[in-house]
Amino acid sequence: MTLDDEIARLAALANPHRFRIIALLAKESLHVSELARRLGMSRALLYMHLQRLESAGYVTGHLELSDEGKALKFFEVVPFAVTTTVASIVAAVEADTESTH
Amino acid sequence: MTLDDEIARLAALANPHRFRIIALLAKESLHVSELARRLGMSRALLYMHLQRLESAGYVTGHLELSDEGKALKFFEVVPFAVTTTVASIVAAVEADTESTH
DNA sequence: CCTACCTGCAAGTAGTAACTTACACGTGAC
DNA sequence: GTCACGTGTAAGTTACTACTTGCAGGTAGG
Repeated sequence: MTLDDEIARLAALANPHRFRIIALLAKESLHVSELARRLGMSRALLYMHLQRLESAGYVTGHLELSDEGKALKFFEVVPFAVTTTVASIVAAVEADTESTH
Repeated sequence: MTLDDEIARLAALANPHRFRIIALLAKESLHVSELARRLGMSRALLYMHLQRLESAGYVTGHLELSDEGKALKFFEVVPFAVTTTVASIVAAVEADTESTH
């Protein structure tokens, strides 16, 4: 885990909308439009947050065909536990200063 | 721990400068100007980062009088371990929706 | 006096994350 | 055809964080 990755993972979590997205998806896998309805936010905005969460590895999305033939994009959480300590920060910074020497 | 607090704590960590500040202070307590010199950043900018870290509870600062009578503001890290999991997020969001019901 | 340190803050700018609006496209039902 | 559902993206605005510059104040020493 590089310094940038660790920071990106923390930054991806640090947002109330994204907290609510994860909390909802933790209980059931939902498709984008349904998720937007439950959260009361625009689909376009939700997309942005889902992308951030997905690229940080907290959720994954996949297309699914409904009975009516509609393509639905379902998202689900990837179980995780992010721990940051003084020691992990020291290690990340040192690894970074080594590599860029 | 409220939802906002938890997010503030995560956001306060999610920054490369602040990672370096913590990594430096983990080894020795330093005063602001010395810290700025070691990090190669302006004192004013460092101040802003220190304030964010202090209000999130990761570091503490106190004035100290040097032998030459100069007032130096020393900072040191408050040992911490921040863990965020799917369960902790669900709990935080539920506690929040309860309180604001 | 001037220089060399230090703390502390305020005002302005730059850069980025968040958010809105609007569009293109595709399916099934009326 | 049109309506109601869905995905996906691009362009523009707002709001916030990060950052710079500059100044005020203090102490010690030449």
